[in-house]
Amino acid sequence: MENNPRKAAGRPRSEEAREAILVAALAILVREGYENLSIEGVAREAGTGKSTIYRWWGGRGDLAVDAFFATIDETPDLPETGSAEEDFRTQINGMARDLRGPPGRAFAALLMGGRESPTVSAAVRKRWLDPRRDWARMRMARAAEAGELLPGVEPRAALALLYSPLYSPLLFGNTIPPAQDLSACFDLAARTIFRREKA
Amino acid sequence: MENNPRKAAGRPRSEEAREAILVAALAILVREGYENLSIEGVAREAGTGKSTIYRWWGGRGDLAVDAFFATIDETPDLPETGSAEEDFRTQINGMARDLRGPPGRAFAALLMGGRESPTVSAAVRKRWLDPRRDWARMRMARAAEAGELLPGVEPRAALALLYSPLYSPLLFGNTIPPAQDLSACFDLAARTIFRREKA
DNA sequence: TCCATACGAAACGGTATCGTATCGGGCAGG
DNA sequence: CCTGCCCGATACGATACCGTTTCGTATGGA
Repeated sequence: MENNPRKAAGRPRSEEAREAILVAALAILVREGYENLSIEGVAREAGTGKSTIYRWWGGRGDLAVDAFFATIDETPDLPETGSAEEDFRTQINGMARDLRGPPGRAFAALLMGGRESPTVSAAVRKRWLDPRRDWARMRMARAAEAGELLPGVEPRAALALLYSPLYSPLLFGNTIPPAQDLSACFDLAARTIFRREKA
Repeated sequence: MENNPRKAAGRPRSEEAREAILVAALAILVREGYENLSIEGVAREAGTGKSTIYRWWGGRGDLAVDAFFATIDETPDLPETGSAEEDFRTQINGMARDLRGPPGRAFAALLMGGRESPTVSAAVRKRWLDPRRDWARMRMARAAEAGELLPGVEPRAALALLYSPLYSPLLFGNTIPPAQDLSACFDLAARTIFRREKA
């Protein structure tokens, strides 16, 4: 339904305008938060008309979601080595890399937006949370089967413990923790979750 | 400066109005988020005039902060038994109890508000985060001195690991995890942080 | 009883954004 | 060259709040 070539007649859509709009929306999202993201503001900053935005997007929710995911690799690397611990470490580090700095603030702004727009909330869930969470659950289940977990470790709790330190700083306006802090947390958590080969 | 008795002359402030305003503000905060908290809306729902709100509060930031903390014990119990692990467990469970359900959504809404109002952000930091974090750091430092920590545990990382699972669900619109899930996380984390006496 | 003050209600002008409509001009496919 | 769609610009009425002010009433201490 997108990019339908048979509909070609008349002036084609301006790629320049599309990009300018997404860039401006992302900048405002980072700079001023979801609350202050308005169609008029984006049009102003992008140097386009409002009509162009309304023609292609449904509203600021749509726009915010598109602007954020335009900067994100939608099919994240879900690694698959022999070691569950290594897989989780590289995946979490990858997420941290994606979200560190401005993208993290855009992400936080988007989550705030999700609090007033079910559409935004659903989009974030579907395009960010679900794929990563599904992978994590599956990977953790296979680790359990393979006997990679220490005895008495509940997969749910283990996942919460691994991922929470990554997300929680966003709540308080901070950005994603520096790699070294995150590593220290991960190591600490991993030590109580994964069985390790003797050195 | 507050509740100054020498200033008494004329009609006293209506306690009813004050409470109705705080209740309405909290309800709107929980129900519709910080974005949709407006002075006019609060006045409407509380059945008061706008002037009464503007007379006693500076704006919606002030009001939101007051409304939230009116439901919260400002001097939380910072326990002090012999065991650091037990102290952290009871403190975290206490925070979870305070924030579970509607108060948690109000808290999340307030954090969102902090993203656009430095005043709100500062108030949350000062009245919530700082006292608890200061206590936690001190308690952790003493635990380290007392040899209660396992070797190689960095206090910073340990604190992040203990507290993050409590906060992070708020980001995705959920509420504080149920006590049992939280307990599982805590136990898992504690196992890699605290030295335990042999059973 | 007096009077300072708080109360709710209402109205004020001002600002910001909404979503729609209209306009003249531009740009390709057919 | 022409037709259809896109472009930016601008204007529109509508809506929601803002923060202030005014008004008549209520209240309780001195």
